[in-house]
Amino acid sequence: MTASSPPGSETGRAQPNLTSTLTARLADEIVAGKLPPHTRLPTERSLMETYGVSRTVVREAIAALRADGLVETRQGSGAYVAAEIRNRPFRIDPKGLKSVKQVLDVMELRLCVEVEAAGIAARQRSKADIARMRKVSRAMARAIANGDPAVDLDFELHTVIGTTTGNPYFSSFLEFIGGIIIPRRTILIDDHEHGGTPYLARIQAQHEAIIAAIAKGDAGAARRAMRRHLAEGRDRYRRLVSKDPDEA
Amino acid sequence: MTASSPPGSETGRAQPNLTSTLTARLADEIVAGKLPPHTRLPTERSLMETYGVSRTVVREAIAALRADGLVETRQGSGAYVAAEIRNRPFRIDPKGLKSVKQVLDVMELRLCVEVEAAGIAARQRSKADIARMRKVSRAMARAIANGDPAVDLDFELHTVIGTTTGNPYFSSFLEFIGGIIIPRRTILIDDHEHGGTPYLARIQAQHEAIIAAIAKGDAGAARRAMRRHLAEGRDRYRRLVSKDPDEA
DNA sequence: TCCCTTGAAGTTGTCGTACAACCCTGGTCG
DNA sequence: CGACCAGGGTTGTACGACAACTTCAAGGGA
Repeated sequence: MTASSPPGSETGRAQPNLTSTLTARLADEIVAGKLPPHTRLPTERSLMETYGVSRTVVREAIAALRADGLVETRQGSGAYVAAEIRNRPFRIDPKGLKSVKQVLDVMELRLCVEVEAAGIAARQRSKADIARMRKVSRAMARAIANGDPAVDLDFELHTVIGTTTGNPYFSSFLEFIGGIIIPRRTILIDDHEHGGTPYLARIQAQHEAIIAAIAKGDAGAARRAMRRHLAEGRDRYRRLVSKDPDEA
Repeated sequence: MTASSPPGSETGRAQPNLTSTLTARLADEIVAGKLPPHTRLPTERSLMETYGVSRTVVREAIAALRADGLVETRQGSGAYVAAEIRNRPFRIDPKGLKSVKQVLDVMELRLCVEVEAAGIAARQRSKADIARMRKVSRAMARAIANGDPAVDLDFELHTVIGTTTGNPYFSSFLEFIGGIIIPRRTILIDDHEHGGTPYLARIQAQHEAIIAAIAKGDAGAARRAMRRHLAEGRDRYRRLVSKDPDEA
């Protein structure tokens, strides 16, 4: 079995091993519908022969697919494509975002959830939540004054807002999607033509406006403030990359 | 490691095997922060001894964690907690929704994305998109007239709306979360006290209103129609289960 | 003829062994 | 001090063996 797929390029990772490669190939076939739900996968022996690998590799690949929710195994019977591959987790591969449109599309998805989260947070907030937001915001202000882009603190602030909703699905989703998008704002800050530092100051002012609206319990204002914040970042990103199409 | 869990109640699934059990245990430790990013997991030999299993089981569990994005392995060095466990997929286990609040929380997340998707769909729609929506809606009307709850067609309609956005992340997310929530509306239909058939007719009318707004290119109307539709379903669910707390 | 039981063959689950390929660290030499 | 090497450790792959389970066909009994 030749590993012909591009390497993961993950830090510290030489190249995909046989198990990862087989996992990906089988997953592709399942997702592509070549193996519809309920159908039985080839037996381990058959997969061994087809792909020229040992049973160890086959079993590890099946274990990975099982963990991914794509297959279910029955001892003595076989491995079956899961009845509900709809239950497969929602995934965005940050390294897979190759085009500007893709990044903007993810931003758009994030935007609607963040906006709603801000509104819910305004209704649900406690004093402790607001204190936490303000603490992070102060730390951000200090970091920015020291020339630090404060990406991690930005992420943390959005995470606190998510937690403030009291809805764990909002918070975990925002953490998930924020982890993908927020680090990309470094290119907005590195934009020397328009100056990154004033933009950081704008981000900070926008964060403060969001926090103030949430503290006030004004859901509408919180939503508007969040939408302004994220829409501006998105538009800025769009403008920037339309001048430099290589950056995505 | 003794498998002491009760015999399989899942369809076709005996019970968790040692691999799945170990995978879950290690994943819990990683997610709980007991093993922070970059730290090295115990060696295979150590895990074998700690958990009393063979190396095969350990390796299969590590393969599963690797597929899940939680760990990275380096041959000759060890398995390490992934630098970015933020890249872990977003997951909701439908079987894990045990309480009313949990279901309502997922509904709330779905609502904001569906509302935004309707607005985007109104801006992006093509004639083919609208034709597809109408075709599904007609099929739904026929199914409902035949006494069929038309859950799959409901799901399909929402999937088409997601596709109409032209944003693959909206469509895959809506497919993901719709797969969790839409099947649960069967309890709304099975509610004999208030009559399920009139509710199905309401759903159908609401679908038609959404489609009409999208067809007209009126993003605001599409959003309002979608919000009405989903908010009503959520409120109905909340009322229903507050009378029967066992149903979640 | 139909239904139930039994046994054989097939399949997954686990364990153990062996060797390859790689990594890390400490010691030695230039 | 830096480069190189050897030894020990660790993951990757392959193989063999047996347990536990499933499936299906054949045979026997009602």
